Amino acid sequence: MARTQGSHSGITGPRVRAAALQLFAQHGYAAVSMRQIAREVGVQAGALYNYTPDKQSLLFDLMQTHMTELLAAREHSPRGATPTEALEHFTRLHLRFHSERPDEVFIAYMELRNLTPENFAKIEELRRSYEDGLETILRAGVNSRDFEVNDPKIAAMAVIAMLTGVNTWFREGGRLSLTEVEQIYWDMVRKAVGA
Amino acid sequence: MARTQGSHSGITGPRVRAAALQLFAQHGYAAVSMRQIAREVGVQAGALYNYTPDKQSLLFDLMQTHMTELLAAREHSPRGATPTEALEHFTRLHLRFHSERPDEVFIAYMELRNLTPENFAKIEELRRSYEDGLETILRAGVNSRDFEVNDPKIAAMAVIAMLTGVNTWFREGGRLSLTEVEQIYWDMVRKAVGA
DNA sequence: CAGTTATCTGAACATGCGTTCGTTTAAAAC
DNA sequence: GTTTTAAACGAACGCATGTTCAGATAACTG
Repeated sequence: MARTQGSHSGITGPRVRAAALQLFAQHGYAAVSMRQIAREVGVQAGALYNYTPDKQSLLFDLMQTHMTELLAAREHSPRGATPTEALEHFTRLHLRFHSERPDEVFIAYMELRNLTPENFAKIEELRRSYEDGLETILRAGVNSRDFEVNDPKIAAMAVIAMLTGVNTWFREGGRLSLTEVEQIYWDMVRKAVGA
Repeated sequence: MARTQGSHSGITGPRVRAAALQLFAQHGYAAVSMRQIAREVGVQAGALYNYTPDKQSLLFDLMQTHMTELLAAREHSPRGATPTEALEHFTRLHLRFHSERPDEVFIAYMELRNLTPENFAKIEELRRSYEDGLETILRAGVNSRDFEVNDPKIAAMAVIAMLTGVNTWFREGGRLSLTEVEQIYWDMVRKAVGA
């Protein structure tokens, strides 16, 4: 099913990114070769360089796109009238967004060390921005006495770590539905911050 | 300072494991070559094969040792008279043990996919055994009405994910001492399970 | 239908990989 | 002080790596 020369598919670009995403998530960036990605797409290795300047950019683009979409999803999601409501929205959005993108999440957490220092700094800034969003909600809740949180910065990290951990075991069609998982985790998060 | 031929150091074996640990944690298993490990030890690549049959065994040994020591630490730690006490011991032990071994923890969570299927199965069994320990505590607490937990298995995963997340930011000598971190996290865990 | 252009091939490049092995060395054993 | 032996060297193995590029091809343009 090898693609023939000269064919203007117009969809090879997305297919390259999709193949890289899946392979990086499964085997790790360093363990995946450009030839493997090319084989998955049905093309020779050289053809990949019509769509990415190099392997590093392929990784960076995947991570940047993921983080940007995460932040965009936050902006387009309801704010919540109270800190408790805002925290519930954050929790549910995080679970939903991450469960829909297991490969992206895996890469975003596992492949940071394979970014060049410059690329790493850019991704870290996006991540910090996301964490700050949660921290802001927690601080607001502490001020309004809705929450009982000792250290909002650490609580934000703890909550995100807990929520992201879902991706290590959750599979659509398993014992629990996403809705049930959301409820269970929102319960634990709410209690953990004393709301 | 290259080690000369024929020197019976008797300590090269541990040095090989230490170098592999540090390099695997920093760059990832797939990105580290046997020659890099050898250079770190001060030896030629071929000499490593006096201490490990191959690269894969090096990784597996590091992970197996880590998990075995974790389970051993659990066994030698106090049981706790009540479920709440048991959970507090678990929480504090986890934080203390993991904060002392950042490299081992990183590898144990990141390099699972680089294990052969047989080695992966062995490590997974050790991990499951650890998770089961926490799940047992949670079930006991639910039965005794000390805890309010919807789904003990998921709560166990959630708590472990939250606690292990500490390793992404905690550094000795930072803003908070380990003792303070323990207290903050025990607070959140206790509340999250409704104790 | 001819000309242009985007797309892909396939070979090549230098470099690095994990692993093996005959040889050399220096410490240990007697 | 000689023999033994564990430990390390250093070259070699076949193969894979990321990337480049001249040449071939097929779809689009006029």
